[in-house]
Amino acid sequence: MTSSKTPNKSADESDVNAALESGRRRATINDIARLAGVSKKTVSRVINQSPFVREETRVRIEAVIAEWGYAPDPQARGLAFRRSFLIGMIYDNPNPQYVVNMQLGLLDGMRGSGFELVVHPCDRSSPTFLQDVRMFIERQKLFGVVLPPSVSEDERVADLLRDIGCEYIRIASVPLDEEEHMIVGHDRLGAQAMGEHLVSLGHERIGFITGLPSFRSSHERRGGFEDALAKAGVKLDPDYVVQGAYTFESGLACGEALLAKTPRPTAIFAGNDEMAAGVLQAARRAGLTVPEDLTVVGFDDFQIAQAVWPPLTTIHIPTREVGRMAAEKLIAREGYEPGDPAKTIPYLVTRESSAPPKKV
Amino acid sequence: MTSSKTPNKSADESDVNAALESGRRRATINDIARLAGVSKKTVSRVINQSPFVREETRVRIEAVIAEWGYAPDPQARGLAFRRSFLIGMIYDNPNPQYVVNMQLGLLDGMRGSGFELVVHPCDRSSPTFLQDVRMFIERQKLFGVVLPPSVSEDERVADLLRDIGCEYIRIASVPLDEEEHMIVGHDRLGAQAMGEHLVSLGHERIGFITGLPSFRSSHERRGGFEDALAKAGVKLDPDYVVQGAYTFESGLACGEALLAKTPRPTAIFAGNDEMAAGVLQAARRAGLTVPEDLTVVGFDDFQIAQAVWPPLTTIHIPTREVGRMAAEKLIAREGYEPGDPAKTIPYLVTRESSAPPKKV
DNA sequence: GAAGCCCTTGACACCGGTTTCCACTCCCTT
DNA sequence: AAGGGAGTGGAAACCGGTGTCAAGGGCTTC
Repeated sequence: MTSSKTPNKSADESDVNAALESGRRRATINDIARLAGVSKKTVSRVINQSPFVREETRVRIEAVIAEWGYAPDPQARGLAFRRSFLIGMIYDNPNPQYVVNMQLGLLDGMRGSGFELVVHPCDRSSPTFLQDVRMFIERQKLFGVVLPPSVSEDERVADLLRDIGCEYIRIASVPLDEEEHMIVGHDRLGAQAMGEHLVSLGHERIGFITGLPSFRSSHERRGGFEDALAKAGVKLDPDYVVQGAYTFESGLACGEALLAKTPRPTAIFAGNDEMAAGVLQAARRAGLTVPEDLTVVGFDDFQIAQAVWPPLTTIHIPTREVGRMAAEKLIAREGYEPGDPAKTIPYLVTRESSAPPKKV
Repeated sequence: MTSSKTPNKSADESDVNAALESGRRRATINDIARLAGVSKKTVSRVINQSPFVREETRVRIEAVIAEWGYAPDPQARGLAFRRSFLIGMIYDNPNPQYVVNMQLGLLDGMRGSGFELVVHPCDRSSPTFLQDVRMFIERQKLFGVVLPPSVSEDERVADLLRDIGCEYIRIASVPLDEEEHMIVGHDRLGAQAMGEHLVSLGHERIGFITGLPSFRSSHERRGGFEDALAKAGVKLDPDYVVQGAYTFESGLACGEALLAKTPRPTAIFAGNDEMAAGVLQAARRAGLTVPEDLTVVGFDDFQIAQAVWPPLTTIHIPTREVGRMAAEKLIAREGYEPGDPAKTIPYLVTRESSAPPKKV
């Protein structure tokens, strides 16, 4: 009798209310249906914004929902939908600040949507990598996944996702997929801006430290830089381009290598801030003052760019904004408009580490 | 007919197999039961390691499970258990490296357990903070949550969790709760080690920059430091203790304040690495060389400690290890042993920023 | 005035597990 | 041989939602 399924507005309603109020049981769709005097299916329709509910009924049910603070159980809903309300972030980017900013951005985009973020760092070189990713997605029946670099650049992953029919957004420096699966970061434009900046300061003999070749951004950054120089009629001497690894240590080593060259470059553009910090240290060891003797610039505008001396001129990447747009795109929120692509474009931040070259 | 529930080893088995193999349908508990010729309840018993299954039956079922790569659906299981297989990390720690290391540690401890990590940054000063946390936990029916500082220090949160009966682990520098809910970080011991280090180098006039008073660790670090000095017969002059905010900028400001004092301190112990980096910059502006003119040390051993010049002597906190232990404790994994508390104790890392004071 | 259609609504099965309850073996007593 | 208790397995209900399909009411249409 207690679990009578027919709407019974008088009988055990007080009974149920008591159970709800006193016991700390949360309201279920059945409670709402009973309290509103409709079937659970109708409540379900309201929850899912079905248009086939009379306005009057909808208002009444919504009132009951609001009154009892009802929220549908994501597990039950997911079970019936054959899909969870979880978004996965699969990443192997080693930079904590990038990772955290991206997480914050994704959460920004998911706020109030009922989705939650499940983080999944990974190792692309592991032999079980693809299998792990597949298990992660299939077991949890993820609604979708976001792939920041460099996982985003792995076609095996994209193929897998298409294969198992999981929604995904790739965040990369260049388009790699159809538009609905991409957020493009335009590292190239950022590097161009930096090239223009250095040229405008009057530098002509510029050293460049590339990032890991396994990261697409490395090539984009170098390419954009070369573009800008070429446009200004300055040539990037291949001899002044060295291979870094996006780490502080590699920046130090590459910086030392570049500073050992004759003639010495008047400026060094490192592929990211950490390497630029390494170059600063190399400059210091070499007895050079930045920016008087040497201009050093980075890319990313992470915290380290402001924590070193002198603070680095760098390219700011709006990671959090990118993340927000990625999440919104993925869950295609109501009222979602494609978002302003301009907001994802990196831009120059001028600080104290760059200056015109010394007059000779 | 297709969904006959009686074990029917011959009839439509091939039928079902086909559906499983050809269609990309994953195996369910019903499939396993049919294939093994038992009821789903028995399979359930095997999954949940019930002792009331004959060895022979268990082996047979496990073979079928392995053969088909069956894994129970966390959503369905969660629905029946009234509890999800999600662990929440609720945090407001502003340091990306701490956050990422903690996440990695938690994931280490959860690996292979079937649990997943859901991240939930928060703002403790928000008026809806507690309500948000409650909604997050109740809606997702979280299995448990991990609370790093400073959320871990908020008694309102702990009360809430006890109230709604959610498992939790607090990670804090001092015990705040019963043992089963705590992982203690012993910041005090770390600060003591640093105090001993500075004293052993011969410093006696030492400046100290505290962290935010709202962080328990700030007081622990200061307390541990004072303990060590006291034990060595050195007094910490309150005039040489200034209030920082755990940020680079505050370190810069506090460093300048300390360096303006007469007589100048011969060493400055900053409550974390970022502030120490700020002090380095203040020293540089004051024309001082580190460590010759001034010893500067930090706490945390984050990346920045190695990226500045000179690299910072600091206290390493095994955050990832702490996270791993927290997760293991939370899910009380099979074969879980309390873990070696010694592994969570911070220790001194000596780099180039500390040296004996200049002979006067 | 009956047929046809649209709009609303509800009954019922189902998603993939667990729990409750009961029946049926064994096996050992008496 | 009857009686019991532990060990083992199954049927059915349940967790809290959604999909399918059919039915009721009001309206138009011929």
